[in-house]
Amino acid sequence: MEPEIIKIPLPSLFSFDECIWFLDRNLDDCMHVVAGNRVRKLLYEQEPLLLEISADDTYLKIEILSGKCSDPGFVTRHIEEWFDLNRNIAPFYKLLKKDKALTPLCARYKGFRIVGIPDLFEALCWCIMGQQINLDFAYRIKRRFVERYGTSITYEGKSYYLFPRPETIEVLTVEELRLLQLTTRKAEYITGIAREFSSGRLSREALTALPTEPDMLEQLLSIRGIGEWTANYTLMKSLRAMNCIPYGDVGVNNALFQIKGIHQKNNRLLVDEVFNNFEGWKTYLVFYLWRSLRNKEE
DNA sequence: CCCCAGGGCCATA
DNA sequence: TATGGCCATGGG
Repeated sequence: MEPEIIKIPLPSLFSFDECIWFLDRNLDDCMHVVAGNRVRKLLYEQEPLLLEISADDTYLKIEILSGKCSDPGFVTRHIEEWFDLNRNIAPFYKLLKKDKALTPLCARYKGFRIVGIPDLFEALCWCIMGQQINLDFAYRIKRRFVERYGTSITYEGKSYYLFPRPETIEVLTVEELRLLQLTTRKAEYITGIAREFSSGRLSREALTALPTEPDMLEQLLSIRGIGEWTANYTLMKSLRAMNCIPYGDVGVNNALFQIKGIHQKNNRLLVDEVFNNFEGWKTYLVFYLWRSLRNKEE
């Protein structure tokens, strides 16, 4: 008899409320549904599994609402990966506390961890979709894309989606994708990336086999449509590279201006001056800076 | 009407 | 290597 509920003990310095905050943010993300302090997400194992995730003081609780789970370990590993549970972030807090201006982030966002995008293809497509447009619009395009080309199940009258597979996307024409209000360029980028996957030239395995983060960055940058921002963002969210800085990012620049008074745009030296003290945790600093931008809403 | 938004490509010098 | 035009749409 397969267990219907999986429990994962919570690590210290982990806040499920921060996960929920991140997943909910008033943005219409089609890849999960948040209701109160629970989140539902469709995961593909041997068949689509609808998960409902909640937490108490000691455990993360994963309930399988729909689908037959043949390997609970697969689900556990996926959730650990999604919420970055297998990481001791205490050293990061130690570094934050060495910087007076950044110290308040420790208490303000205690236990905030980077919610990942384990699917590499999804991460890359999402970056392309979001390039240079406002987030609301980007999420609208993603929803159209996923609802049109992704597999879904219905549970209690509501639909839940898996992100489309490269094999589905590579055969699409630019005109079809233009209907979703992707630009011609972005449509080309996305089908091109889909072809990289289905041809086997690009995969999570191939990328993680490379020895260093700069090697992975270089590999991604060689693909049309993937620039510095997209490559770094993807390495952070999907492969959990720990020393990425998406130079030129508007949010990072704004946060560094608010917190440290750095106002020069595209000034790598001043940005590096802050980040050089965060060796091994640069990626986390980026997400804490982004997190700080949303403070006004609360 | 203008500027910007979680960019990137391409041409030009 | 640096800079500017371009893409396309929505919101302030």
